[in-house]
Amino acid sequence: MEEEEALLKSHITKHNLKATKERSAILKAFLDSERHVSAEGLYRKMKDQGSAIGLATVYRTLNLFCSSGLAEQRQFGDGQARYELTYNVDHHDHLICKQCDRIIEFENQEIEALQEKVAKENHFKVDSHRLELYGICAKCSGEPSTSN
Amino acid sequence: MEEEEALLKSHITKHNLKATKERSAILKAFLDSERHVSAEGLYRKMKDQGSAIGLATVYRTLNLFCSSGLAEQRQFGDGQARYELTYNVDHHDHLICKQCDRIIEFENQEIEALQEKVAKENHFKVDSHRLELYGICAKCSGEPSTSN
DNA sequence: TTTATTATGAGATTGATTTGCAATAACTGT
DNA sequence: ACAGTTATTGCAAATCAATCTCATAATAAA
Repeated sequence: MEEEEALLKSHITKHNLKATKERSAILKAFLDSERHVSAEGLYRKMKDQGSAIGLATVYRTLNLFCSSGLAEQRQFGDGQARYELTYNVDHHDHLICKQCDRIIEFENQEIEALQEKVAKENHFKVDSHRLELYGICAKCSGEPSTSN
Repeated sequence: MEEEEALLKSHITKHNLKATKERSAILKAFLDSERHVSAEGLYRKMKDQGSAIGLATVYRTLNLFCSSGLAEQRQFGDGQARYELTYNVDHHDHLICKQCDRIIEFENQEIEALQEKVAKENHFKVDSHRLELYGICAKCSGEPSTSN
């Protein structure tokens, strides 16, 4: 929380933006919500808690978080962007359950390395990537559940 | 072309749908266009060639292609769905140039295998996946061009 | 606090895709 | 080929997520 606040603040001052109560309220709510929140979802949550902040501001602020390096926007298949805290969080990819919408994160260095190799073979400079596996999670397929 | 027509026809009869001239015209145009066409793009192309088929029909028909297993819809970052022929086409992933929008396809069995392994570790049944690497292609970065 | 500037809320707007509906065209059985 | 049934089409209107507009409010700096 402290660190995230500091990062945002530094981005704000560096770009001659302004620190507002809305921004810190949204940051607080964002840090406090599930990973992979949608703008609408965050908006709803805050509204339910009595906030009067508008949806447009939530969108603007989540975009601000992305430009400041605090968060990243992700598109899973449903046409609604999700925002995920990425500051101080290791890179990871996602398993997405089509049945319960659960999102499971995983890291795999071997895959990352192979991606780099493919890129290199194509003389391609990778800035970012996305790897998502869609299917049915352990819980939904009735298997004895694992770590999740 | 023959095969694709047959597949579509079989899907159509199986589901009590109707074979129309619009559908075959769209199939023809689809097979004849760049891989990764958008609905709008296909519509424009056909219109330019004198077709009077409406955009809604193009959308409906591309969706039909997807349900019949002929094509798949893909979402790259730009908010516009692309449709790609996948019948009789080996699975592959994509390198997407942010500068020129070029889309380069690649296959990598090792990555596929590792994905399966990750899924297995999570007791997750994968139906489909997407792997996209975003960045700058060889041409755009001024490197001596390769295969593409 | 005065000034200059950015932020906000509400609602309008955009862009992609879908849908409702009346008119049209395809299959079925005859 | 014909009629009846049902799916399809084109158009315009409706959606849905996300962005923008603009007047008002709040922040930063002097």
